[in-house]
Amino acid sequence: MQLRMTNQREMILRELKKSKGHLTADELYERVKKYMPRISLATVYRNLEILSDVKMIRKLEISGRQKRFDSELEDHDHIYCVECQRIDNLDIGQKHVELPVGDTHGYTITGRRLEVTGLCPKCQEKIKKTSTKKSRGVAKMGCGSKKCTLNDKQKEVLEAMNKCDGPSASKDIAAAVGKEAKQISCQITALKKKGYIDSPVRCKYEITSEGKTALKA
Amino acid sequence: MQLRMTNQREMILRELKKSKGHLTADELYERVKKYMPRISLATVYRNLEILSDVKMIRKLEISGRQKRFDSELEDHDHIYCVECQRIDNLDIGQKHVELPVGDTHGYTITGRRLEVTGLCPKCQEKIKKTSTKKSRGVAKMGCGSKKCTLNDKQKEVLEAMNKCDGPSASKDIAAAVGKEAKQISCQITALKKKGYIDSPVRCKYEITSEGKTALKA
DNA sequence: CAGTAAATAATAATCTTTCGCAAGTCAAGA
DNA sequence: TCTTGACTTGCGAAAGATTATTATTTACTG
Ligand SMILES: [Mn+2]
Ligand SMILES: [Mn+2]
Ligand SMILES: [Zn+2]
Ligand SMILES: [Zn+2]
Repeated sequence: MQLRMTNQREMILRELKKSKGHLTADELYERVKKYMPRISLATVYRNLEILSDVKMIRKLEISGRQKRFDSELEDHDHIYCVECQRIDNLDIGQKHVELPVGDTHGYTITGRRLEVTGLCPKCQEKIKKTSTKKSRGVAKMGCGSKKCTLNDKQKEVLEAMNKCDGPSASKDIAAAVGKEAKQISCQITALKKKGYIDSPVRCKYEITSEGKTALKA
Repeated sequence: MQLRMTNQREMILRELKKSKGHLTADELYERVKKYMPRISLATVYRNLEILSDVKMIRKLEISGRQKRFDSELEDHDHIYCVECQRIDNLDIGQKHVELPVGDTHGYTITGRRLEVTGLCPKCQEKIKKTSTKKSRGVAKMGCGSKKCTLNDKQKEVLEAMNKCDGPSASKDIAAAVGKEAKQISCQITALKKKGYIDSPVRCKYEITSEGKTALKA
């Protein structure tokens, strides 16, 4: 099988080299689209796969996140930010870390990969500023959490809470809305998860400033 | 936030420990389902995430494949088979490979991951036996390629070819089907890719035995 | 034992990646 | 020169893995 250097393939390769970074397929797609508006995302994926198979580029696969592609072919490792997904080259003292491998369970070794994780400078700053709420926050790859819309019930509850002053019990909120406490509990959980209400004391809830702005929208 | 030890969570933890392996969420799901038939896959995912957040288990994120979970908490690295996805513990001489990191681009380092890739003993055997066809074959994570169904057009073309004896030109096949040669060319390509037809001579095609059995099904 | 917050089941949604198809290109052979 | 077929592309759809939503249930705390 022989490869052809099509315009699309050439453009993809050029843009990847130009960027000097570690781009995802869709980042590259966005860039290439500026010059070739009709190119398809599948073409970008296809070519990145082919180009890395023939070792014209490198594919970086880090579990639980998007694949990234690297135009630098020399053997090098990477460091990535656990917060913002950014990836940088890692300059290690020696070029190749020697592995004093003991028991390999009978495997024939074909390669090795070293990944270092950390917090990038920007994210360190960010963490300093907002060191208030600490959730179990982890990098998610599924549904993007852009969706913070309120449904009707939630809006109703939030509006009721906005009228209360000071922290109120869920029982009181239920009464204000005119529904059963059990039905309200779900909404409270959802609202808290979205950051629109807060629980300063156990069993008491209060609307947050985020909640107030969300109501206006 | 406090954690509760629910039956589900306990069972998940127990099964993971029992296995001593490196299971994926759905492998674990299958095992737990034997005891709790009504448990949901999302519960398994949720608990594995939580349990690894509180460091009761370890999450293994290995390039380009499903996350796996490990009940062994001690710091250790892994070796995996590029062929069959199997993962084993890697026993390195020293417990911890020291990293002489030079330029870290301002990152605060939080961890490191060393992956060694190889061929497991079983796959070495397998490769020896079947060293015939070599494709660009790479590990895919997307659609499994179990689908080799024929569509109507392909079936029509294949049936026409079955009636011919000996290799025939695509022009003749097109005539037999009663369509334009250009329309047929695609089908021929697809059929050849699936192994249902073969081209013994340039520009001549012939149905294969696989193609004949596919027609009967 | 009651009240509350955390967890569950079921299902839908989301995101990334790949596949199938029909149509286009182009260089080499008839 | 004309054909042919391997290699490509764009499009749409599908698959695979993981997470979100929500009503309901359950485990803790006091
Ligand atoms: Mn790099
Ligand atoms: Mn292990
Ligand atoms: Zn960052
Ligand atoms: Zn193997």
